[in-house]
Amino acid sequence: MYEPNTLLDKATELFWQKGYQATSMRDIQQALDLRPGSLYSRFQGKSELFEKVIVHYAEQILARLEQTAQSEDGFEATGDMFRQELIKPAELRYQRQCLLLNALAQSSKLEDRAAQALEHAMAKMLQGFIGLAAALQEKSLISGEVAPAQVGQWLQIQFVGLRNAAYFANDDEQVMYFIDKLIIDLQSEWPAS
Amino acid sequence: MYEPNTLLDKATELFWQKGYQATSMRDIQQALDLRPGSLYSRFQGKSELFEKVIVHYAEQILARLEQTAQSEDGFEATGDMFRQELIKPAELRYQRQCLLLNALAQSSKLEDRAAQALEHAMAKMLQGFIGLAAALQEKSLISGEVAPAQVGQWLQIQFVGLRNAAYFANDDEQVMYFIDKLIIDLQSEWPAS
DNA sequence: CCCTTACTTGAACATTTGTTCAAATAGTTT
DNA sequence: AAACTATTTGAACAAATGTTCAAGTAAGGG
Repeated sequence: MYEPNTLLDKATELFWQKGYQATSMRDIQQALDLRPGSLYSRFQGKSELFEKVIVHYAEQILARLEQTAQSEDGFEATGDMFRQELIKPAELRYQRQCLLLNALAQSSKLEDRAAQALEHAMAKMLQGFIGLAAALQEKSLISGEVAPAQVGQWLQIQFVGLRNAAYFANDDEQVMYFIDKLIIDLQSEWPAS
Repeated sequence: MYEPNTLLDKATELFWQKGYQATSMRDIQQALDLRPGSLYSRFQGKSELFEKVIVHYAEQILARLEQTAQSEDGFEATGDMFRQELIKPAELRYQRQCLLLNALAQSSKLEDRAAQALEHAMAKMLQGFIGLAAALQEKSLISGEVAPAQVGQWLQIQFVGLRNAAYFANDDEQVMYFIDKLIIDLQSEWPAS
């Protein structure tokens, strides 16, 4: 009998790599050397398992965002966070993508409960970015005239866009260049809303 | 017998709405009131159909990018292009996402031929953005010291990020705000590569 | 009117998938 | 060791999906 976390970690890895639909219960069973019943004795079904995976994944992202917000050197920490999240060795290439966004692309096949968890996780992630934006303003690093919600959403836009770029990037320097640009633009002018 | 374009347009719509895997051949047959054989007499299978859809879709995006690049007023045209692509009424919400990116999230289930078409389409799209960047530099609207490839890729990053934001946005003004920010940042400082 | 060609039909097949369940096994308590 | 509970096993089911194909229908030329 596996530790619950081992099981969830492996499931997360598979869903992350291949997406929700493309990952079959048999894939998970095989990866963990489990028989169907053993899996279904711990989770009601694929939907619930995926829901748990989403929550687990979102918690990790959120923790990293909060940790970044609490850091001393705001820009440095923000840049580091982006770099840590986006620069991965080739064998972990799949982690440059976002499990939540991948899931979103297949949300039409998600059952209600998983779809709801996904929406909730996305909202949580946005809250994390808004918290980071507020922290940067607190330190007077960026203009206080813009609503933190705006800056936070902008950060998330950059995050999403960069994930796709990182997925296709050949070398790390390309990605780091755009992270530098991001830090500059954080400090550049913000339109009047 | 349907016009080939009617058929491809409807298939595009379905794939765009629901993604590759979630769209079954039966869905397409039903939407066009066709029987299996009729569909298979025009396309070898789902893979080839999707390949045609991808090429068709990429051509449209590329055409819009090239048209934008040729426009007189560079920034205005660029902003308009983003607005046209991202601001859609609720019933066309699915068009705020990118068919290519959706497909990418499920690429593990794509057959070689479709995966190759997808990769090719993505590269084409990037070329379109780079062309737009070069055109903006030609008009001396942005710094000529940065390689067009960098600016082009940056534009694509913004495009991808904004698509996701637009998909979740409640009102159009939110999206337009970030497009304004984008135009500002185009003109702000670029890091030394 | 017939013959040939092209297209359509609708049933069927093979495979994959999520899921269930009675029987067997392992683990724990008395 | 026996009795009881919890977990695992492996076969099986039902539904969905991509695809095929022989038979039927329509179209057009001679």
